[in-house]
Amino acid sequence: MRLEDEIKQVQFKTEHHKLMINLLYTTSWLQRMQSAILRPHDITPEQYNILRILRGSKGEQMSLNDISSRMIDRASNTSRLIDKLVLKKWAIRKICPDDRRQSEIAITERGLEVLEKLQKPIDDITEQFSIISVNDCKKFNQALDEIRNINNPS
Amino acid sequence: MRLEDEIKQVQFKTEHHKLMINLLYTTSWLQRMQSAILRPHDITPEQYNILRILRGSKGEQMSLNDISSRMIDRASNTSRLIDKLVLKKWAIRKICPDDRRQSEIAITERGLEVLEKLQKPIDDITEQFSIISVNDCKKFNQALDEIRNINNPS
DNA sequence: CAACATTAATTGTATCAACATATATTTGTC
DNA sequence: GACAAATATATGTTGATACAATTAATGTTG
Repeated sequence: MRLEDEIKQVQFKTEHHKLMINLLYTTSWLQRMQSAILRPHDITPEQYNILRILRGSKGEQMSLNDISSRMIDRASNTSRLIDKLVLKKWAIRKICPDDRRQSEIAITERGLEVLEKLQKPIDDITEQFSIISVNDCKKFNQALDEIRNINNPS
Repeated sequence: MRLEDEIKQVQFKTEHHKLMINLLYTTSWLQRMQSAILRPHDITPEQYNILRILRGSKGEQMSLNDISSRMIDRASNTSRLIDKLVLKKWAIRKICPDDRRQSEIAITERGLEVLEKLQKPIDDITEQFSIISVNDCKKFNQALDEIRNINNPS
């Protein structure tokens, strides 16, 4: 459905304005899709994101800082998110011997299994994007990268 | 900065996958921008969104349901958001005489003033989108509308 | 018209997040 | 090496959010 119909807006001032609202709206929709898939598995989108980051490190230990800097939503409380993962035995955390301020966090076998199980349904969401041509995709990606560039807030 | 650098991802599986992550990431960034502008005025993005919806109704009373269906983030607790607006005297709520289950909500003079004051800084954010050509904007909007179409979750 | 279903909005509760602050450790400098 | 600055993480607190359950009013139907 057109955004205009979804939020019952007669029309937008400009295409640019519509695009901004469309980003907010579509992403909110996307997050709901994700949440709905993840919820039965007792994992939130951000926890899932962290698990993928941990898997991406290929066995390398990661500090909390390493993880934060890779997260999609800028993380204000990564610490407590990791707590949750550790509690569910999907990750382990130990103090780094070289620098005892840091912690070393790694994904567990069970964590990997959870990711494995979720791969397919999550990939299905990405599938929805395949209606866009690769060329347009590139264009959009570049546009988004540029928009964020202009002036980054604190 | 390229998304790859921002979240320190070496590369994405596909452009489509990158686009999905880019939407989530850029929108999160956009929301932070908005929040930062609105916070000093003691208003949250969703409250702002509701005020604009109320203004958009041009004096027509709106029910809580009317408002919900126009919101960007699907609203689970519009009721309490309206509470906040009423408390700040930016909106008034009264019971609809025709159907006493409904309430009639309208923006106040003071609410309009707040919107007026925020117009400029919020427009400045939209400005950032003007680096995209109108044509690409249209294409982009259409793509987003289509993505949401495929299958809407509950 | 009584009983049940539906609709509109509100409230309870538990979880989550943001922001500021605190704690612990390490680094740099005189 | 003592002391201040910087760094890494954790925690306290307050406010927001989701989901479910509730209340109140209206519709429907036998």
